[in-house]
Amino acid sequence: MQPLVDKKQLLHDTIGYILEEELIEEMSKIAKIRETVQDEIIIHVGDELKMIPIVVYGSIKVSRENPDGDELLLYYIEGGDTCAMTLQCCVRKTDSQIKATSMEPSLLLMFPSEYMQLWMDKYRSWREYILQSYHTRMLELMETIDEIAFMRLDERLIKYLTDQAKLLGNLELHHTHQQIADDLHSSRVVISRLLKQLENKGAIQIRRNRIILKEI
DNA sequence: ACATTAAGTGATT
DNA sequence: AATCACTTAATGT
Repeated sequence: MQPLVDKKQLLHDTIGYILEEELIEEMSKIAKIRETVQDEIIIHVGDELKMIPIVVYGSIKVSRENPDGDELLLYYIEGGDTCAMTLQCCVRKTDSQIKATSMEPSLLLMFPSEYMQLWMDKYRSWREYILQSYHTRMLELMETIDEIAFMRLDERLIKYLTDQAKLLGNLELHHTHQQIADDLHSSRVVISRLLKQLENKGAIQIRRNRIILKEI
């Protein structure tokens, strides 16, 4: 039994401002609901994507991953957004180049990938939505490239912490040093030392599995 | 009480 | 800034 969720209402609330009524109507009929728990991996590298996801609420992090398990966080996806990489995969029928992880309990609406093309032809608002999505993702990618190229690790760490806090709406982060090291593609020891410095400066407090920011 | 996992530290490159 | 090798601390069984 499908849970009592008004998909049409959800669509209205998340992307209703940009999509036309007719499309919302069509989408609400075929949408599948997917709920994720914290740290659930939604997409693995190499997965063949058969569904386009749109995030209703929660937050998803998208990272690059090589076969050795080395990682690098690329950008986040929040409510109302979709994943640009997914869109590409759906059209070209290629495997996923990225990994998507749920950062908190989240709700996604899933649409079979064949609708991607169909709606492209049929709805002007869908084209705009997709283009806009690509654009913001592109900007975010450039931002992270800047960070990697020009910022020192301690600055990146501070940005990472505040970004996470903002995204999760909580000054307390439940991350291990290892997880942070993975996201920033650094090593646990280095992160531990930098965090220690921040704690000495009074910017944060460190507990096991927990980092408490003083302010954003 | 013991095992496991997270975090801290000094030395080396 | 990364890695090694080890210690110490917190937590689960």
